[in-house]
Amino acid sequence: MSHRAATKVFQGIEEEIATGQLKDGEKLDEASLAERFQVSRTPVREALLQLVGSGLATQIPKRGCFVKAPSFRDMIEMFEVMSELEGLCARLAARRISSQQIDRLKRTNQGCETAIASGDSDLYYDFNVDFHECIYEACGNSFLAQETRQLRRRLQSFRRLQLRVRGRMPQSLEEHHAIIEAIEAGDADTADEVSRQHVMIQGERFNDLLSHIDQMR
Amino acid sequence: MSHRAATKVFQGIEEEIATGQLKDGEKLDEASLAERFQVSRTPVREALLQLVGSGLATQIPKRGCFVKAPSFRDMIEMFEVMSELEGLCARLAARRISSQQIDRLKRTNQGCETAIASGDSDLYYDFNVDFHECIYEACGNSFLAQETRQLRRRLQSFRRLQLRVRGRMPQSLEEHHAIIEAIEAGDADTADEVSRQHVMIQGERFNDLLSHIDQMR
DNA sequence: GTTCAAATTATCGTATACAAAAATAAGATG
DNA sequence: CATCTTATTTTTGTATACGATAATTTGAAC
Repeated sequence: MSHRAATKVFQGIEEEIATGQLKDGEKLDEASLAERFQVSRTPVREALLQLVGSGLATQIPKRGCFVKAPSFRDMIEMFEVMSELEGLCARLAARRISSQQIDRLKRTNQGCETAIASGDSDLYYDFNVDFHECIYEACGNSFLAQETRQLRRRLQSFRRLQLRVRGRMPQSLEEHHAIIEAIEAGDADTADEVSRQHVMIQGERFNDLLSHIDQMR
Repeated sequence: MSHRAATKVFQGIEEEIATGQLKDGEKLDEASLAERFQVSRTPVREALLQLVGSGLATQIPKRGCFVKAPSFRDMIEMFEVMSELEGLCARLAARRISSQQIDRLKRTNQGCETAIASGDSDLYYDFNVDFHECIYEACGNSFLAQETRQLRRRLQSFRRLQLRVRGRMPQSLEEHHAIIEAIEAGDADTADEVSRQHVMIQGERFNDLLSHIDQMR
């Protein structure tokens, strides 16, 4: 983690958008942000540029920056793409994974199991990230891996809530097993299909998700 | 197009990376870039941040920015993802396209035909972009559309060369017809498959492409 | 001659200053 | 009283200045 002022501002604003403190359409005033984060306008501007780059804000020339919090529709759209990317990762991993990578994948998923056993959803969350990271690395396409990681990160704060939904963790784990099985068997089609579902089931549970978001707003 | 100094620097560097003037690993020195583009370091730094954001440069803290020109492997990876996204666009478009959008798609492709008839590859290129833009808009997922557009833009300078490869334009047009047919018939699977091929055939012709790139370097 | 340490230099990251453009307010005219 | 014009103010975009940290060079000791 960087100690740069710019990254702190970026992550700070990102967090506030995710939690709903900063609402959609709200103006991101450079001066007041600089005041709030106790830095000058320079790092604030850098942070805003990065926000625009990652799609969390829009910039109108000579008018300023505005929060672009993802709408319900936006999130459905992102999940639709996410499931496709995740599916592609699994498909490619089924063809390209090494035996060491399979071992690591299994070990990571055992971490998920122990996390569930201890009822620690934060721990499960971390192992779950690792699990998918294993697949990204095994897909043999670092560009795809990076894109998928990025999108996952963008849906991250919402997914974290998602995993806490009752009964989701064991189900998620079952899906993991199916994914591992398909990848190990080199069954690309099944790996793709199951991974797609794994993401989309979360997408279909949007009502649960929305209630959480509404609470935050 | 913006008149900002920062965007001019960004596009300038982007172009120089695409053409190979700026080689992989080369240092992007803020001072000399500012000198070269006749601006101060501030807009140069903004441009570098955007370059890093779009993956064309890497930044090592307190060490500076370095060109990250896509390698042969990188481009294969990007094509692999591109074909998937393009396929998904077509798949969704087959389910969601409106009759007006179909008409526009056909008209645009007629533009492609006349461009070929007149042997104008630049004109064909523009109509080809429009053709795919029609599909992006018809897919009903603006996030997916944006991501696909972005990746297409990144492969753009290479694709432009690609289309000039002998015999590629008529073949590309044939594929367009197949795509239109599948989308109009609402045949999502075929639309997906054909679109995937449409991109991948270009990817498979990498030897032709590479010779062009080598000439530039 | 080699190696390690201190001083120097260069460059990055941030702060501040300034200029240009747009939004807002004020005033004049009908 | 409404509206258009003009002045003020705010804010963006760029330039410059400064401090901190890493790279480089110089010099001394072995």
